[in-house]
Amino acid sequence: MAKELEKNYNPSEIEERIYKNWVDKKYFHAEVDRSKKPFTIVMPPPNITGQLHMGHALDNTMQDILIRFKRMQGYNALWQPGTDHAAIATEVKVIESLKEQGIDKQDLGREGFLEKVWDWRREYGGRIVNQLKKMGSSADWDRERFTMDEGNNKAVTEVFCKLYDKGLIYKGSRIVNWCPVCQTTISDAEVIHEEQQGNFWHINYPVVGEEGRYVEIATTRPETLLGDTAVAVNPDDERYQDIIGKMLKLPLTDREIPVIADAYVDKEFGTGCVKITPAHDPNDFEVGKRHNLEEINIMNDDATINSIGGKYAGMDRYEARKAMVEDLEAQGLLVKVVPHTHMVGTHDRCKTTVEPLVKPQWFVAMEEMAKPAKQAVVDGKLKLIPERMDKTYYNWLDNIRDWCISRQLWWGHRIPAWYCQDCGETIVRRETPCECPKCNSKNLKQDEDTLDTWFSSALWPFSTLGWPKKTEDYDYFFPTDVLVTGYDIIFFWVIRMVFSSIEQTGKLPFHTVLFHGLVRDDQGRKMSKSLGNGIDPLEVIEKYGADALRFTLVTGNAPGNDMRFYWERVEASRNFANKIWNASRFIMMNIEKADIKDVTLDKLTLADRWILSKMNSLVKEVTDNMEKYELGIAVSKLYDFIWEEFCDWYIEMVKSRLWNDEDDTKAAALWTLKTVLINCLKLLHPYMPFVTEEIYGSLTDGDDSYEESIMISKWSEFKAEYVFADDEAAVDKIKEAVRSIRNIRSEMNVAPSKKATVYVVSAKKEIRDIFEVSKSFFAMLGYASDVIIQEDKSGIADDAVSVVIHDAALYMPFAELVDIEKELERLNKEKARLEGEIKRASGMLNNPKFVDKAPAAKVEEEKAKLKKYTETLEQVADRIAQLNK
RNA sequence: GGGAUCUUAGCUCAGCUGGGAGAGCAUCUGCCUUACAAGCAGAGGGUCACAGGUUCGAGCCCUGUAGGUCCCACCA
Repeated sequence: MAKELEKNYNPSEIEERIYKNWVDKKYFHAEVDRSKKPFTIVMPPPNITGQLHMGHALDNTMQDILIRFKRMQGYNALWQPGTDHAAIATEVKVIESLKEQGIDKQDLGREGFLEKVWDWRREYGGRIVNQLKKMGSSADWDRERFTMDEGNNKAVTEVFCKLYDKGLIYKGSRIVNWCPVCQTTISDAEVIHEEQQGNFWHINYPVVGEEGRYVEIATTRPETLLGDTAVAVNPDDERYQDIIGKMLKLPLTDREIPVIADAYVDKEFGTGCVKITPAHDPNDFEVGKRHNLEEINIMNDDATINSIGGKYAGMDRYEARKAMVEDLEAQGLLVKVVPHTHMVGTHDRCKTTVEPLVKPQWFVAMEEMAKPAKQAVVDGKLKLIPERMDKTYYNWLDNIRDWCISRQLWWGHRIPAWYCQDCGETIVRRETPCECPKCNSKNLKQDEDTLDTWFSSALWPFSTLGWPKKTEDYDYFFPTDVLVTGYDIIFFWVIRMVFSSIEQTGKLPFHTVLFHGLVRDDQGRKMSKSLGNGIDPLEVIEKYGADALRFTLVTGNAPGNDMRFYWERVEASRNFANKIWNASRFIMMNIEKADIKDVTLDKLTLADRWILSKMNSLVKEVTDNMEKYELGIAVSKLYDFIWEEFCDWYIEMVKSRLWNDEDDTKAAALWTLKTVLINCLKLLHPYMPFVTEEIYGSLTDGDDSYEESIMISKWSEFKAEYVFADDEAAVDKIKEAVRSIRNIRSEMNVAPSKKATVYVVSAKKEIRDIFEVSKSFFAMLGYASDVIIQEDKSGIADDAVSVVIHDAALYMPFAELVDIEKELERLNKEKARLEGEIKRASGMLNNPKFVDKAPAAKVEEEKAKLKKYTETLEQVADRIAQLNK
């Protein structure tokens, strides 16, 4: 006995109960099972500082759809979840909260501070996970991991040591991106280039020993002058041949610097003379290396000028700039100031202008590892969806630079390197060394730095499965299958996982990457805290339900494309959930009254076979689309089928049978309703898990032949015995007739309550037969009081309203309503339309090139159309002649 | 500077390998028809940015133009 459902679908009452049941029943949990094929997705670990936003919502919905789909298909589906320690974000967050309590990070010391961070993590780190659960995410929470748990720490140390031993990790003094606010280095990927309004300051550097002669340089950063160790010109620049090798007096200092020649300088740009500041500019650094120039660091870590700066020491970099420009002007060395917009590197987290500095840091050598990572995509072993991401991927790898992985933070994986305080030896070890292997000194000190967050994330697909241990999980679930993520972290994360996995495991971490875009606001702007235009997914869930949110996020958008978020769209999604809810309610209300156990396919009527056959094609199409990751296409097909074919047509078709207890096809109708509904629920379940589960539960309550939950039920499959092509065509004919009647009644403003006798006239017996067996529902849908089917139009009043469809004409005696003029006008319009079609089709068929070159099926198709239009036109012409009499 | 991408109905977007232009929302007209007014039935609305080309056939492929968006990049 099925349970009663409420009139409107109310998600909030249902979602929590259902989710809890899934968790209690351990449906999300996957264990190694060699009898089944695994299907694995690793969840991009959200930051522990994070709050659920639309990006997470989209990302997780797509993953959940895939994992539920595969699970139902019989795979041993594992969705591996976890969180990321988010080094900078978390450290900054905790520092701020400590500040509010009047506590300073430095005062706590490293150990004390880390304790506070762990406290914070224990308190807030699970928040995002709970929010993900509200989405309906079927991740295996029993396996939840953290990038800084014991296993991941082991993996990080292992990888660091292996790469170091291979020479792929090295420590070097190189120019790095320094964030003066966060007080740490950051990688190139973390630098965002932003257009800023600035100036070109043209400054004269006096030539030593040649009174009155100057070299004019142009710079966007005059304060770096303090670190200049040369001025460079192009070796082929005729203007400056004679001063190459001469010395210049560096303004505002008492230093002298040489003029050097380097091909890096562009003769055409600016004055053709470039000041070289090796310690504060990446290009100058390279030039400096080539010419053995001294690197003079002029800044402290907070971007104030250091003691080198003399009177400017202690000033902030911009303060110093202002002061120095004034001084240069006073000395008459400032030639001019030209406004100039240029790209400035900023830190992606705090937006501070990055300062290039020379610092001893740890790097990963990228050149070797980039090659196989690129090759994987070239060879098609790693598939990126959409395909256009390939170029972005190649471009990054082709121009890759070494990855700066050390961070001057405390929260993170501490670098497993120790320095001998006596002999200076560097020791990189998996375990803390007891003594220096070189001098046996016990006076060792560990490197203070930690690793870039992305260093551990790069190992996520295999570290979460037990690597470097050869665990059963790793052996069975790895490599994973699909990675779902936003295109915005292709460099940060995707590529790094790929090369790390190849290097460490010899395998690709996954075979497919499915990219999605950004969720924007209704005006196409990025959702951001500062704009305050973000929509909280939790609020959407509360108001419309998780299913509506999920449906909204995956409908009507293609992989990798950004989308706009509208409340109206959520509402439409909610309406769809309600539509299914009510269709189910209707079926359940009726199904209680009959026993459908004995229904077999031979008992079905034309309409039943029609919808069953349509559903069967839908199963195939939806499955195919989902296999190809075309989630949006699959779900829109489901939407159309459920709403239009099933609800608007089929349910309406069977009502007359359900309401007539004498009808011996009633059971067949109920069987079909239930069969189609259950199959639709299954296909829809990955998208709308809650409403489908709730209905499935009610519908199959007490029936042991069904699984106890839709999420562990078997995915619908295409069945050859459900194919009824002729019946599909037959019902389509009836639909065409119904639509014509409705159309004409609407045009003539005939009230729905005013029923009419409908005469169906067709010379073809098979057409008459179709209408004969469809009489009951055809009458209902076509507002007919009676349906009379006959071979010719004898006995039908001449002034009846008529409509012509292919192979049949329909007449309705609405004598008092018929306006012959209008009727003729309408028929002539139809005639013109048909003539146009005939012209088009015959035009194609008369074109020998078309007949010759187009595929045979296409030609046949056009021939059939031409025949149909010609026949219909004859009927229309007859009718016109009749009215003109 | 390099690359990607977009331009389709009033709005937001689909349109899979080229074979008679679609959806949702909005608009208009009828309906409280016993699952659903969060609904039903019907209607209007598009030279698929522009210009060429390939093809029997182009929204889809190629070239160019215009405008928008994004990514990458060390021109001081």
